[in-house]
Amino acid sequence: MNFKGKPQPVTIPRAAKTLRRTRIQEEKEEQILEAALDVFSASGFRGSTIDQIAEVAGMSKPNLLYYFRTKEAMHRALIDRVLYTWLEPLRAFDAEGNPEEEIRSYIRRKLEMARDFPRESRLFANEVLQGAPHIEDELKGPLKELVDEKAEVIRAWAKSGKIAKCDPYHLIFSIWSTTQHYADFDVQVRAVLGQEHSGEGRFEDAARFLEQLFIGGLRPDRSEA
Amino acid sequence: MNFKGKPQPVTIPRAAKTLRRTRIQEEKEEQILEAALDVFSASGFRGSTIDQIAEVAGMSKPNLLYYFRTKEAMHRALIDRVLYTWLEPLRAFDAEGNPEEEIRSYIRRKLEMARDFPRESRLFANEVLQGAPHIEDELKGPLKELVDEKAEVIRAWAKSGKIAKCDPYHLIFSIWSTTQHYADFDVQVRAVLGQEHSGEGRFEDAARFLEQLFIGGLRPDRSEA
DNA sequence: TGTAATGTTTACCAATCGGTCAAATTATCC
DNA sequence: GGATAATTTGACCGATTGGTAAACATTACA
Repeated sequence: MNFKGKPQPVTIPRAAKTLRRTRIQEEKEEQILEAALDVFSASGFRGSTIDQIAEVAGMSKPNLLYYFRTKEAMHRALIDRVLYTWLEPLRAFDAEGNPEEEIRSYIRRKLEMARDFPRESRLFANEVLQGAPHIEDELKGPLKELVDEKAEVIRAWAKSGKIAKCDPYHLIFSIWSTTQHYADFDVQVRAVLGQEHSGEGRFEDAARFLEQLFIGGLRPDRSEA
Repeated sequence: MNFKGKPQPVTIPRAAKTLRRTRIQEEKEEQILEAALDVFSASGFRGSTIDQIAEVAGMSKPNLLYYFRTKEAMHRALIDRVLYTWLEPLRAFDAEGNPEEEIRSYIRRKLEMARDFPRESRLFANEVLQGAPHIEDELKGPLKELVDEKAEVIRAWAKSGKIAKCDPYHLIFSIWSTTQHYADFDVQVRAVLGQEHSGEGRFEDAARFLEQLFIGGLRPDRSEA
């Protein structure tokens, strides 16, 4: 897996002797991964069953296992596919841009992803929460490299006084956690806000608050110059 | 369950005809809940098995089921016990105190809990992440009430100009998410920081950054007065 | 249109799941 | 010390788990 090049499908059905993927293969694999995302994101790997996924996908269990040999293979394929798009916002973080504007739009993009792709967020949350047994290598390798790279950008901004001096890693963690919170802890957020504030407006409220928090919190210290 | 009074053990072993709890009961229940916390926090409810818990607890499965009739009962007891202490920091939030100092110490306390009780944090994270099927009532009732109360305090501080005008609910969410992140996403944090920064010092770094972020981000707007 | 490759289903498997039962063991208390 | 209650265990249950075998159906292509 890599974080910089585009992901490519690698699944080869068990019975397929040809190398070319048929139309049916594409459709069914799509259908299965869609269902798997539903189930894995809601119950985690261990808590999910092939039968559940098969039911959601609307096909028989053996049929599903024709396309993905094992439960692990399905999970693996799903993670591979989602990981690339999930890091898109961080990758877009531009060293040449205006720091305040870059941070603002990073927050906004992450928040949009939490709103539009909550299952993807929960898939990762479940995985990491349970010790990341299937993606540890990706975290320690490519993810760390990407974060290291962007942390260096932030550090440079701080050094040149464009933003306040701060630990870039913990800044990134904070943006991750605050934004993904709205996907991962959705039930709690809804419960606390109550019905009256649980509409889609809450994402606008969240965006406004988070921008205020981060832009304000990172404003260059006035006591130095 | 209540969030304001102290929790009290209510488990009654299936075979116990007396009302008094014996020494053995106390010890074994303690032992079981300790093991259950290990397992549930690592795999979520659906992903955990009674056999796993029994093994960790060092006793036979039927013996464990003698003290807790069902898997649900164990989970319930665990949640009940942990929920009270988990909200202690928010409860300590003092309307009469100095706003900046209250927020600072709230962050610090939450961060300390993430460091000292990561399993408890993950237990809730797993539960909420998977739709909070067992604690929905607690979230919508007592938790919401507690948060509502503290949100009002924050709103008053903002109104009187002691801190910047902001949405108090999203402020609380942000503190929750940023601090608990270090428990719930521990593997990821370690992976990204690398071995060199994954020691206990990272909690000091995190505390410093978060205080800077929140105190700076909530500083009363200088353009008003 | 025939046929070989691809796709689907039914029936099934051993292992594990949550949980029960009755018998055996241990602690408690008079 | 003996009766009685509390605790522990091994054997077991039906349901569900991940996964297989092989027969059957469909598709693609010459």
